Amino acid sequence: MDPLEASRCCSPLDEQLDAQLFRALGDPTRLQLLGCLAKCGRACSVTELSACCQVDFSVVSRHLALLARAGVLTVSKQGRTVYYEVRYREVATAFRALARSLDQCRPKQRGTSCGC
Amino acid sequence: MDPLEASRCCSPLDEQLDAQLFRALGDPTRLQLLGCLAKCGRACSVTELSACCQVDFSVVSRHLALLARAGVLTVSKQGRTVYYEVRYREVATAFRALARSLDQCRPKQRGTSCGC
DNA sequence: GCTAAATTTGCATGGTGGTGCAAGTATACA
DNA sequence: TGTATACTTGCACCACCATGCAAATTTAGC
Repeated sequence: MDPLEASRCCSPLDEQLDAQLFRALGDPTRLQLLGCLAKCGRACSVTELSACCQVDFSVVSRHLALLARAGVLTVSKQGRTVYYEVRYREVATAFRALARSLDQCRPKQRGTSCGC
Repeated sequence: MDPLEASRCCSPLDEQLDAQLFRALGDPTRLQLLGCLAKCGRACSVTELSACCQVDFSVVSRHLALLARAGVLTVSKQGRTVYYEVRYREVATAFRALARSLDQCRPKQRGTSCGC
């Protein structure tokens, strides 16, 4: 199959290769925040999380909001405190689905690529 | 656990949250190329792949080289033609490992976060 | 060797994004 | 009502990057 034909060929990959998601994860500071938050295992406030980075508090606030928009984090507000938490299940599921789609595209012995 | 403590706490996540990888995947044109290549299921030349995008040929060449540097593609040269192919197994494995690490961080009923 | 094909690389440009500071907003508490 | 805390937003700045064009490089074929 030609790559041009393949490009016109629908696959779960088309939705799973989400530029917004990967773009959100493509910044070192945001990854640091995400790692911090993930390892923490609970919802954290912006103030708490800003202690993990060297960047300005406002920058942390923006990064967290961006990660939430990308679907990586959830937001919840209690009083004047804003809590962010990792969407463990959703993110893990998304990555597994992507891995699965890649596997299905992979040419096994004499497989016919993604079979679409 | 405090997020600051968590940040000092080692986890597979520290390596799996690879900014270079996500940054490489964070561009629409590169994702288009990757999807095209993945669905195609075989090694493709730069010329073939440039038919899938609207951008200039040289841009495609640069994008593919970048994806290869990030570990997403492999390169092989035959004569004057350069073939790129998706590292299906490696990429899928990386995503699954990341999903697994996230799951382990996730606070189950009374889990102790990532257990580190 | 010469020409053409396939790809890479240099260069300039425009746009986007990460950052810090300061001001603004929202909420709790006295 | 006033003040402090938690956070967001406007603004400016700088760096990086995606892009296109043109030149350079590599290699196949005559």
